[in-house]
Amino acid sequence: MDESRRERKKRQTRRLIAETAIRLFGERGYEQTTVAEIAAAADVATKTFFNHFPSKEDVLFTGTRERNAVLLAVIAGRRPGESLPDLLTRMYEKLLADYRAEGVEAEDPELMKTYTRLVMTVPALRAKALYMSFELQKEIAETLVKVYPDELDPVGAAAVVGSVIGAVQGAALASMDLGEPEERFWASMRRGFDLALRSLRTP
Amino acid sequence: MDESRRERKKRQTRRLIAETAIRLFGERGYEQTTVAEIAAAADVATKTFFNHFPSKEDVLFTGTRERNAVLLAVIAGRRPGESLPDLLTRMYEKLLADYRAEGVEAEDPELMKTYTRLVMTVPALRAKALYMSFELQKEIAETLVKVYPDELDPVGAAAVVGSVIGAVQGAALASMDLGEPEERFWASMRRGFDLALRSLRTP
DNA sequence: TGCATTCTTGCACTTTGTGTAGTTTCATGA
DNA sequence: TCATGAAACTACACAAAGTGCAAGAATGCA
Repeated sequence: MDESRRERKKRQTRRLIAETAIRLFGERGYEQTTVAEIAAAADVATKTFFNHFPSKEDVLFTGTRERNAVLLAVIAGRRPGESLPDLLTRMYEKLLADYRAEGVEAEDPELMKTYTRLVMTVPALRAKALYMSFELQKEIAETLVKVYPDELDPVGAAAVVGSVIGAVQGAALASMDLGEPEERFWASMRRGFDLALRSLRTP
Repeated sequence: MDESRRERKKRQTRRLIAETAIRLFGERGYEQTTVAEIAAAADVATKTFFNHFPSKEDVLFTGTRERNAVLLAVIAGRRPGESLPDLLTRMYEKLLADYRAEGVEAEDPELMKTYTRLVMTVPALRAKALYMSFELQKEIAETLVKVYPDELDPVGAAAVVGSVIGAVQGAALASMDLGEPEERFWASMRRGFDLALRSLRTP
């Protein structure tokens, strides 16, 4: 057995709390929902919530570290002779693929949509998401320096990564605000990505 | 009299609270300092703190709205025939000029340094700063669309702005982390800006 | 079964932030 | 100069987030 009963149960409560939280946030709004209410709805003690998640916000950002690790692995796994734009493109494709896959394998796709809406609209969650995105940027930049030691210095790498992620984020949010349908949304993100990459392809 | 005594006193207490806060944050750390302690040190009631600032974080982001308004005014005041890169460059120069001026005219330059260090290092403050930066990006993008109606659409504008600000932020933070001296720091920021702008100059 | 580990729970406590009502201070007009 | 209203400050009660600790319940293992 490669997962003990104890570990399984812990993971189950954790998941139960997270899903209950998203559901309640979706129904009543983030600020209007208290941790005590979430815990009650999931039938656990309030303290149990904080045993699993360091803060109320964190219940919405559970898998982030693992997802980031995947992206960093793409960078670290630069193929021999692979150019910087090509590597970044491969990372971007990986990001998209993972996001779509997650939407498919999710038990309740409705929760995914609620989740996205929450992170886009609630200020506290937006701030947290931006913070984590920025931390990821720093890690990506550091890895890039390791992988392109002759071509990139820390400042240059940080500028490149900031430019690319900034453009993608900006385009994505603008598309969201316009209420573009899903296909247009992906196209808009791609536009942002391509725009930022132009400055790398024409040195 | 173009400022009543009442307004003057209000501004004074507000300023006193803000400076006391930065000083205490610098001495004991942000999380280790309670609002009650700040209020006591400034000799006002705890509630008075929250009358002036909606949250503990906000005491460090007082002038932001005014500064943002200045940048937006630069965009809105596009000169006839001025190209997008030129306008963005003018906005960037304005940003630098204001930042340096503020450092000079500040009563206590030591507080400025403490302030910068706090915003760069404390997660809660970084997140807030990033959030506000992102809100500013959206406003800049909207203004750009108004000013370049034939050349920019909402998504394209957001991508451009995100790319530029992302690159500058990334370069600035990397420079900070490297502990570069002040002159190198400005040069690094400029590198980020120029990098992002290359994609606009070569269509 | 017995024992150690780990997860959960309950409880007391601090801190941030809100609502409200009362007090002081200031501006203004008779 | 004094009365009056508005604005700022204060005091107090309260809700919610989050922490620390000790006790209880479930699990793993011998």
